[in-house]
Amino acid sequence: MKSVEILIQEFREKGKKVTPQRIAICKYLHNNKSHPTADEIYKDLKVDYPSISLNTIYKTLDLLINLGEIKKLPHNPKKNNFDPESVHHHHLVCNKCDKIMDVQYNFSKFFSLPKKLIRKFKVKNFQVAFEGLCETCQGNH
Amino acid sequence: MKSVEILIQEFREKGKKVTPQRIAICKYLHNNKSHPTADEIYKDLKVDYPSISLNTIYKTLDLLINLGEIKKLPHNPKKNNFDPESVHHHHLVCNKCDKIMDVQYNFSKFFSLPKKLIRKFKVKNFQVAFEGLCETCQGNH
DNA sequence: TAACTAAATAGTAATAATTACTAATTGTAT
DNA sequence: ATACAATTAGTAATTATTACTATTTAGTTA
Repeated sequence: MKSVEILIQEFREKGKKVTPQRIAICKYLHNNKSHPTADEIYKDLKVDYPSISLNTIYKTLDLLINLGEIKKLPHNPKKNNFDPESVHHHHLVCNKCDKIMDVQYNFSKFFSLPKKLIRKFKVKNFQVAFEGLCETCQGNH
Repeated sequence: MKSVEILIQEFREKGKKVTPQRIAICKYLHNNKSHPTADEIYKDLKVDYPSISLNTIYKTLDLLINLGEIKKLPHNPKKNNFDPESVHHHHLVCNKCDKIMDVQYNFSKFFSLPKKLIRKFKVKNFQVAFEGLCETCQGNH
């Protein structure tokens, strides 16, 4: 995700207000590799910003999704994780602890979809999710 | 997913009871390519089986997951779709109508992880999700 | 076949993530 | 400094899923 300074500019350009809540959320997400849930962001920001509302978190995340700055990850069937990494990438998903890790690796050069498929379905992008066990969960059993 | 007859055998072998509800759900899922949600299964079965409970649907889906017969698909961030296709495959996900379609194509040649990563994360399998627009949604706009 | 027992079911209640609603507040343009 | 529209906080509503429990039932045994 872009830096807070640049995001502030983008907010202004799009006629979106620059509020302390939005700045706090952007700061929190910038360079964040942890794929936090809305509630995790809420709890963490509440420490320094006790009046912040969970609703504001969701609204701001929606705004950032619309600006193309973050993505909603579906890998956890119970709740959504949010991913502020702007470079296109893929994920490792631990089946035991639900941790999600990034894979910065460009697979796209090496394969192409069957042509008959491309004709029917307009592919915008693709996401590879490797499922398995993370390092810590391999040890714990 | 296996045929109802074979599943009945498996239930018996594992000490699970063979109930009319379970048979109905298995019949419904066998050869079903629609990736239904729990609620869709419930509503459809209620027509011929008015007393069936949503709870039973969830319990039976859990049982089938534990037997390795179906999978819970996370692509829709609001609810889970269930996939009874036993051959390993991948998905097309329409960003507009959330429809999920199967891709029977072996990508394993193309998607192998860097070695240093494999050492840390034990990959069980991988799932490619192609996002974009389905045939009908390409027309509607 | 009848009786027994543990598992399964239906129905309802509880939980948890997300969204909707609204009065009060606050950026921002004038 | 003022005014207005967007944003916020707080609460309520919604929705998918899970938990709980009395009742029923499949499968086993006599």
